Amino acid sequence: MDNKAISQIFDEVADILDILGKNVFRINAYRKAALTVLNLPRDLRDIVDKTPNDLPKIPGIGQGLKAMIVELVQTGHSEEHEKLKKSIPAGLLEILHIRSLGPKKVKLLHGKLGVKSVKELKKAAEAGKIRELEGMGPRSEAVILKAIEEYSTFSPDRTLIGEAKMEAIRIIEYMKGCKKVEKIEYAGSLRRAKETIGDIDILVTVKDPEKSHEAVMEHFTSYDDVLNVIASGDTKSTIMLISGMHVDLRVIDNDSFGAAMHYFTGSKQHNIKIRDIAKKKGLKVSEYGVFKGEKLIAGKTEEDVFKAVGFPYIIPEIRRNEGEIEYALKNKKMPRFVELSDIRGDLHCHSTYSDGKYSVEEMTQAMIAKGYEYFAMTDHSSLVGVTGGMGTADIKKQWKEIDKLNKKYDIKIFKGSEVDILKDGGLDFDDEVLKELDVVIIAAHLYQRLDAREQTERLITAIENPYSTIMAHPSGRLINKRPPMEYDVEKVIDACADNGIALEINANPMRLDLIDRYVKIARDKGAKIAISTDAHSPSQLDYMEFGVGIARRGWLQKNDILNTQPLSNLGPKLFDTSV
DNA sequence: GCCGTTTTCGGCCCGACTGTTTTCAGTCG
Repeated sequence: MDNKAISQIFDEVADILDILGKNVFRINAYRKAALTVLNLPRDLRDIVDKTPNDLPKIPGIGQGLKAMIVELVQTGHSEEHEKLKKSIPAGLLEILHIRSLGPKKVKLLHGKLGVKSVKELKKAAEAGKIRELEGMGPRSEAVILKAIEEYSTFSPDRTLIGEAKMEAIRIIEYMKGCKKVEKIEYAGSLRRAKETIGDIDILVTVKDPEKSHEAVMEHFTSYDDVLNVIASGDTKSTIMLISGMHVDLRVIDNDSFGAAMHYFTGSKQHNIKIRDIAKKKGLKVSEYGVFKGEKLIAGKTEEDVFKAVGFPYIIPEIRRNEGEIEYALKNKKMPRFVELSDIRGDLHCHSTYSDGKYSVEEMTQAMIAKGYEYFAMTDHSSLVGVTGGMGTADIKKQWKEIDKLNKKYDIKIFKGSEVDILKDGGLDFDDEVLKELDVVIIAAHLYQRLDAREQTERLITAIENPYSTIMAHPSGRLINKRPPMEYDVEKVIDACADNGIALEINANPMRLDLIDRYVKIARDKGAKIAISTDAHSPSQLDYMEFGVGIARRGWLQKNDILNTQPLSNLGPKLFDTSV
């Protein structure tokens, strides 16, 4: 049972306790623990195995949850959880996922109408039985039917950040068409650069606040892609787009804009912690500002808000209550984290020599347009048939082309390849080729389902190959599609650090791999990171911003990263000088 | 269930919107 499975059980326990109407704070303790466990950098199996007494040192895990974690790891189930599960029909947990229905209403529907599943809920709504219940009416019935339809139409997967960002930009551009709109920004998990986004939060200030709210909301709910207006008030509206995404728009007073940005950027756990600390100082923090008694003492900018509560500015990407608050209090100052403008080159891309759609020269021109000093041309080796990879003759032909382009253009092109890792950890080119390459990106595309021990050995063998340079998309996952490979991540990171192999943050929104929580571990262990787009076309070079977002989430600074270095630090071959 | 330079007990972030109600409970973020 891994961290994710344990997290899901904690969430389920919370859901059941919620429906049973148990103590809200006990429920929240389970929910908080679920989040903590999910984002924990270390594997709970490992902790239980080696240092179980460390468990209560994890914030939000006490003696009770420690016992439950140990039980789950050692036996694969928890008696408490099993007992709770038996206390309510399984279908009620699914009903909880229907919008507008929470624990109280689920309990009511089950108690009064005997509803035990989404199917029965739909039947009851269609038969007009729900309107007869206390606190419900015809409107509630209609909302439930609509929500059931949404639930069955849209997959519960969160949207990839790439898609969400495009959607947000389109809506922001559209909203700028409303003359009443002054400032407009997105907040939420999109601003925190999370790999997947639940819904889009947009904040605006308006000219002439007394009478502009209505016009702004009207403009918002009239957006082309609206499937459904879920809520529409003076200061807050929610729409559902045809894509299934929810978008919230909030109208904020100028004096509260920073407080609102902070509040709606989250994360929720970060906010709760900040409010808690403020409270102990006799302050109150809300989306309207920081208050001392009735008096507003900060709110215009996020910096003001942090300062009023005694903090330096904390960048959105690390606001997760995973140590940033303690760090800020202790050091009074935050590091300068890497920024998109620090990137000087891209070390992973493809051309028509494998599965790219553009020639080496076209990719070169695109890299120049990005303002880069250098890039690595890294087409696939031949193992993965579908990518149309290069054999020895192909790559030698490509080298000649690169030599010409290196003379023609004012950019350094490194000769490279994304070389497949064979089943035994060997590489898919002969040494004769490998020794000529400036950049050897080792990549596991096949044999992803080996057992953890075998996979760990295989990867480490490849990492120890003297010609290896960078380990591509280390987990191999595709978000919402394919789970990560199973192997001992810490051992693999150690091997990379020991052998001077950089770990890639693959910036493609479908991958975003190395996963953010391992980025920090890699840095702590002294491994270098390369942020690469793996672009198969010029437009995909824009993915770099998402990779930088993950790097920031992993607390990386400029010098933790290979491709922030000037060419002069990299040498003719990538690792000729240490960076 | 967790937590403690105000506490080992008594707290636990804060507010908008909706649909039902004549003042509020439930849901959501």
